[in-house]
Amino acid sequence: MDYILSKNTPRTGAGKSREVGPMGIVEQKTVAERARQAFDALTRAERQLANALLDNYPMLGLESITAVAESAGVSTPTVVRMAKKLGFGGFPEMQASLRAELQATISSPIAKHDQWAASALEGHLLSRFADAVTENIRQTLHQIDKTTFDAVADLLSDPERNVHVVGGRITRSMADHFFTHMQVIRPGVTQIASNSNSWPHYVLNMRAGDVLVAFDIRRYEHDILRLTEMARARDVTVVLFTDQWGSPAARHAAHRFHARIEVPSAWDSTTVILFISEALIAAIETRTWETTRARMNELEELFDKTRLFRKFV
Amino acid sequence: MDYILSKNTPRTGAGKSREVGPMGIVEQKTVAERARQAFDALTRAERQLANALLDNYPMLGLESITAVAESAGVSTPTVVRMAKKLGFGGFPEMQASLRAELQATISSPIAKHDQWAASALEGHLLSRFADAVTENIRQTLHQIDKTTFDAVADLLSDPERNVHVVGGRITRSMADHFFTHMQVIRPGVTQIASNSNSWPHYVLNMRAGDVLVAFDIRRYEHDILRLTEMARARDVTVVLFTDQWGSPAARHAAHRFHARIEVPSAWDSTTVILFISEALIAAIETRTWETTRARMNELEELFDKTRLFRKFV
DNA sequence: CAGGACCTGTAAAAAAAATTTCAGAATTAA
DNA sequence: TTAATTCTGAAATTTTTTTTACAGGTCCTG
Repeated sequence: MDYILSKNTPRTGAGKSREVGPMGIVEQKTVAERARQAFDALTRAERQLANALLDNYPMLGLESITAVAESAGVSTPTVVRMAKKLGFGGFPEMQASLRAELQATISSPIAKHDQWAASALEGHLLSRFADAVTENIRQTLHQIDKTTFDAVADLLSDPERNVHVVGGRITRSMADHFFTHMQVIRPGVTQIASNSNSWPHYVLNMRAGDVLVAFDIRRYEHDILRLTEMARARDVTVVLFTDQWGSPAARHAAHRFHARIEVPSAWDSTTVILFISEALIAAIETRTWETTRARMNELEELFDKTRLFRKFV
Repeated sequence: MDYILSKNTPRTGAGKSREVGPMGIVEQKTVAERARQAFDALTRAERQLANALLDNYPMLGLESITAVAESAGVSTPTVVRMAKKLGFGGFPEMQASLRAELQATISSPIAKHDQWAASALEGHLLSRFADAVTENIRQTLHQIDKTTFDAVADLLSDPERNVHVVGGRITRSMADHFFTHMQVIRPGVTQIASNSNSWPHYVLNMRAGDVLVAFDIRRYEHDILRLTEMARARDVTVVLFTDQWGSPAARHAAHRFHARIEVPSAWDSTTVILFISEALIAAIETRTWETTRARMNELEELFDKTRLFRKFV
């Protein structure tokens, strides 16, 4: 940006809201902090508003009260009431506070780099983690081949092919998640139990043309390698979710997704794997929408009948 | 419905002013550019105003016309006249344009398209999904209270307290993932089976001071509500991972994490929940590092002995 | 130095924003 | 279930903002 930032700051943050804490120290709370803190004390409509405000923080709050109310889908009185609950005299006062915050934020170079670090999380593990994960997503996406993704989605949308899902010690949860959703989307989906002794039984049921979706990140598991090997021997197409280095099972896989998994932790992060998996589910669901919608409706009815899940909201 | 998307208007960049150039190409000019360009055509008072505006760009322009006029030492009609000279319909229109600019400037630079859209994925489901997830992470982080996060990490690091983990139909995988890691980190961790009939048995083993980590996103499950209710009645601290709207179980929870879960799919995304969960695991592991390292080493040896997992790499 | 063109601010009018009131709706408690 | 309480938005009201009209100014030109 080439605009000039003021050297002199005559236009001080008009009503920068302050509060005197227990120690007599002047505390400055951002509107976001106040909203978060008071969240529990807010009513339904006010929470809806708070969410909208935080969703598009802080820009939404800088519009007129009418625009804010409309965006959040609440009435203008609700906006006023919440502003007061957050400790402001009224909406304009809250807005002035937002402007002051933004002023402070925008002049700091941190803001340019990292939006979320500018909040109270500066340097906190959470924001470092967020940086790592976001960067992992970015890099993973750079490496993913669109063609592969689409091909896999097509493969898994084919009702003629049965789908088998398997995961390892850590990735079992990912396999489970994938299975749970696929099970709703289409018939013919099997989850392979985690006890590898029983795996040969599952192989017995694999037919040529079927698809085996396997999850395997370091440290790689020998049993998964064996399973994919057996599957390929039976002309089963293997789709593998693995890390950037690649499980040895990759040699048997027709399609592979390499996710970045490193984060500031003793463990690897499976967040990006879950991300791809969810995106894939979305892609498949689009392709089989007619069937899927029917199945979802049916599932709804079953839920209602069994009262297994009571409806809220 | 568990799998219904909600509307959520993505706050349009209000009146971003456009102009059609000589080539018929739509040009977007910032207010600052317009002001500088038109500077020569401005009158004395207007120049004074333009300078004030640029001196404190763009914040000054976001205040009321009265405040702007006063700050610049001119009258309000002058402000209106200049706004019109710069090609806007009036002052509010210019202000909307400023807001739109600012929005573009402060939006997380990493999150924005340029990064991965540059690859072959432009417009592809994957990149839209990535946008959504990154935005979800960003927004979730905005709402997370650092204190809560740290308090929960402390709680779960306390060896005196047993930890119980439970998830719902969809979130079971998240609970499973969390359990798998916690099991390595520390002793005294129980995974509550998914069959809710057996839950009373688990409650029987909960002692005052224990922690129950529950996962529940829409559509919220009644059994989870009941379980957390029972747990709280036994003086068990409930930690809840839920979505932005909040599971009804929230009322029994001492600590809550509200994750954003909306993505372009018929289902909600649990990626952000996994992200928080992993970050939490990392935080706990840091706090209990001495114990955890010992346990990890021991686990390694056990793996070697049982040859359950063959080493690669 | 008169006349005209153009600036500029005051003040009034118009429009919009913000607040308050209040009755119906929704929720909770009994 | 019913009663009590709380919440919520429509509408009216008040306040503020924004625009318009217009009456001096200023400054040039002849």
